[in-house]
Amino acid sequence: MSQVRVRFAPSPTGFFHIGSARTVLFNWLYARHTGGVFVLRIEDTDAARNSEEFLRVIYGSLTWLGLNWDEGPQVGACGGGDCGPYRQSERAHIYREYLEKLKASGRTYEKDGAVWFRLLGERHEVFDEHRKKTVVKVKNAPAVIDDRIRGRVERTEDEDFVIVRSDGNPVFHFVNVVDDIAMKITHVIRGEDHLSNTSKHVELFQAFGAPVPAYAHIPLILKQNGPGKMSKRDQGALIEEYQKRGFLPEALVNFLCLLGWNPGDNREKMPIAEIIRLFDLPGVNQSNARFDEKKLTHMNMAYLLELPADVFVRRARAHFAQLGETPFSKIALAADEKFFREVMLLCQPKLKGLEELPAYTAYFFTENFSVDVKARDKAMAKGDPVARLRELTGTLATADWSSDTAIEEAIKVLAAARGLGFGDYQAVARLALSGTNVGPTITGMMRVLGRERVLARLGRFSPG
RNA sequence: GCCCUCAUCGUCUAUCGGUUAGGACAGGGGAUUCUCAAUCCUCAAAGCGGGGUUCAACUCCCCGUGGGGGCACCA
Repeated sequence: MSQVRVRFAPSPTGFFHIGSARTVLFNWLYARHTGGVFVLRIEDTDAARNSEEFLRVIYGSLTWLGLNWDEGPQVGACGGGDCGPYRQSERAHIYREYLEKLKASGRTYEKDGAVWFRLLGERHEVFDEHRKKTVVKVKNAPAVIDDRIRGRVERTEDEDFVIVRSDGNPVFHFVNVVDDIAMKITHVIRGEDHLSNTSKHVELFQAFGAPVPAYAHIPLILKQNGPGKMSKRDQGALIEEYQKRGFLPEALVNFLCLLGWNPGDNREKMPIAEIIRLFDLPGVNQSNARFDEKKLTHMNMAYLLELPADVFVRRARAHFAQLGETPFSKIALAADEKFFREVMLLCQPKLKGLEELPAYTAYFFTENFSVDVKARDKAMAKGDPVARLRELTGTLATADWSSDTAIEEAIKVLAAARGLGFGDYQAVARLALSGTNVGPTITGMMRVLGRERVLARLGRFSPG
């Protein structure tokens, strides 16, 4: 068999969302699995609805997700190829040429100034309830699609359709097929929402005398809450949003792979190379899947946990940086580099996502942190916290500060001498040092803050 | 309304005629602990309904029902 060529063909008319991302992902996986070519084609024939901003979002999101294209618009190391240009707005001459071919075949006619494609078969009129008008249906020789995911799908009736608008611009069905022919696309992997377009496309391929590509219609992603498929307007639909919130792209990609596909055993978290090795079209599910951010978050945490220290610190810094001019990011980025690193590494094992970082680490970077009232009431309710604080100050003033365990030892000795436990000191110390009752290990927090700051905060703390 | 399509725990899924229907997320309980997480153990949780086919059906077929998609001179 000749080389597999697949394509992702977005139209830059809106932000890049989860559903599109998975469609690209499956195309990309299939190309990588088969050693084929992944083409990116921009379907921007509808000038009125396209925007350069959306185009940049598409490039940006693909790049972020690590889904590189072999042919297409030149962006960074991606793109190029012999079948260009890869933006439909620059391919008008090609569509004119193909239109002439089709006209010569006698399969077109003009009506109301537009060019229509004529279906072959027996025609009859029927009143269409949805459009509230009479339309002409054509019973064609059943257009059969041998779908790689769904098996045999056939449609017995269809309608003639416009291929060139009265303003001279070609329509989606036409350019989509022409480009697939011209770009030698072998496999069309797209959302199930295109399934009912497919018979039209098949007819067009045949009218051109071109080989019909293999089709694979993947199920749709349903919104988290409420009915229907996920759309750009839904909460949590945009890829950009996950990027901004600091999700790791490798976690999102892994999660998306599992929405409609699985390796056949019980593995879930797996390296992309392994997914590429195992991915194949017949393994894709046929039923729609509901997006579950909880599971994504879990996946994200798992990836976060295993990031090497240097990488984690770099990504944490990048996350603060992209937050822009927020108070959190400013003070964190202004901090000493070594200190920043220590804070981040201390917190790494506790996080579900980078998103939590600013609030979780704020007290490391400022003396002006807020005190959580509930946490304070809880910590101050038991025993004699003020006395504990005083004792702690005395002990820590001279304690061995060389490691977490050294500090822990010192506090344990103190506690034992008073007949108390480590916890009796931990709670109030945490409150005084961080203003809250959640955070990394208290001894690590002390070590990273440094003796001076710890003593100052303990001394300054008033239980009011 | 018409056409297409799908159907296992709340969610994502395994099972390709014979299983105590398995795993993961979320939820309950417990262990651990320095708070919160994480981790480990554990509990609860599913074959949409009705007909067939078969010695045997979650699995194959049909009909319902329910979900999803489509029905433009949008893509």
